[in-house]
Amino acid sequence: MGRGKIAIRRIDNSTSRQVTFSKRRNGLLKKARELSILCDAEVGLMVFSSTGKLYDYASTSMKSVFERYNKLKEEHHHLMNPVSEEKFWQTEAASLRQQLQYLQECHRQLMGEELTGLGIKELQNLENQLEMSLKGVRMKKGNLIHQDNVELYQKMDQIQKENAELQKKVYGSRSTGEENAASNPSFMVRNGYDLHAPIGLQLSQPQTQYSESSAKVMKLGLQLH
Amino acid sequence: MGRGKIAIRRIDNSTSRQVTFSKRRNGLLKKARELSILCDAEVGLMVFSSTGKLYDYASTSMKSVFERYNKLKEEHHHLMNPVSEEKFWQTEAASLRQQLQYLQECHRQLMGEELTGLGIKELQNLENQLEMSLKGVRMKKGNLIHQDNVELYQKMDQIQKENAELQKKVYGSRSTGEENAASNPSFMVRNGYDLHAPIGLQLSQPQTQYSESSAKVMKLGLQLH
DNA sequence: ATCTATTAATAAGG
DNA sequence: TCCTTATTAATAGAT
Repeated sequence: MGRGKIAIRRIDNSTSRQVTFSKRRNGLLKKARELSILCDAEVGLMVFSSTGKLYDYASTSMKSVFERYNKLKEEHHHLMNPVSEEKFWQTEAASLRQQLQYLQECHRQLMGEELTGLGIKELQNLENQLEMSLKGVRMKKGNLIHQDNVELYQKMDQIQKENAELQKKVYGSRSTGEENAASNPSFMVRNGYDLHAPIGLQLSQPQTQYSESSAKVMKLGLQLH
Repeated sequence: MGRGKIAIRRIDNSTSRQVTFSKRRNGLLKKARELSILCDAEVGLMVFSSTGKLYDYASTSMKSVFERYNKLKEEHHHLMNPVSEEKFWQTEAASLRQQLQYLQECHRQLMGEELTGLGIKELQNLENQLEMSLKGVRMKKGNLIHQDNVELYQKMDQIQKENAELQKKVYGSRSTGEENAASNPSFMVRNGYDLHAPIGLQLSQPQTQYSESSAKVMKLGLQLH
């Protein structure tokens, strides 16, 4: 229900994820409100953004919804009891720590470290994944560089035009047409690069001379105590 | 959004109220689910029909949503309470959650996803790192395969020897020395492969035919909430 | 439940 | 965040 259809999975682009969150959150809250009014239902809705901000709606009060929910689920002792609060956070922390450890192991493997313990099949999978990643990264880099080039050439075009006009103004009729080229050799740069022709990018090929020499640059700055 | 527009107020007719409840409830649950997936949000939804039946959805668990909600809503309350233990675990969990998010982002990048937002320099670093990783993985794989081969040959040697002795026992002096080779063609395999010579591994070259076809094999089984 | 005309939501792009 | 618009999704009313 928009300019295009989207698949229901995590939106990669953080900006559009945020925008979509904002829109859909409002839609959801509205529909929750409407349902409770139209159909005489008691509704409670809590939404936490990925940044931790809370958005909620309750047709009566969240407390009332909680209690009704707990009564049905017969878990209210465990949920609201302040004594078990600490326990909850302990297990929460433990769970998070476990996830972290697992992710760290994956991360190390993707960084080419800690390969001991992997079998040949796992190594092959890892290799395949790394190749895929590399392909994606190179594609992206190629697009970026090309985009940069296009913009640079456009800017150069513009500056060149401005300069030409200025030359006209400054030198007026006594310009011979040679001064321009002589005083601005950089204008000679464009040798056959056509801005508007389709460009066959070759950038998704391996560039060994780069990778060999600066392989240790990336650190990703991980500091997980 | 139907054959006609309806005002948002309690539907008088009990039958259509019920029907509408059923339709809109499903819609609401679906949208809650979609929001949590699309936008990486933690969502909890509880709906009680007018007859008291419960319908609920929680992206993580209702318990987790409850706890998080209560934490945010009762922050002031906690400032007054001497519950430093609980507070400790809360901040611990928050810190862990933050680290997890950061690591997840790194992980996605290493998997070649979520590349939007990276500059050329960052992409170059990522590419270099991936190439390093790849090199390490291929080296390791090569070593493993070689090691396997060595062990296989050793085992084969041993079996061959055993077999020879058995042959001697079974056939005694009437052995002609030809039966062995005839009944065990696998013993002919060793054609010039020297166990102790250094081996020039060719395994660090790209193997495109693999990566193209089985690139989605590696999942690493990440299931972070 | 199923159908479908209509309205509502929302994706993409300022 | 808010606006606009093209498109898809939800659903009201009927069967």
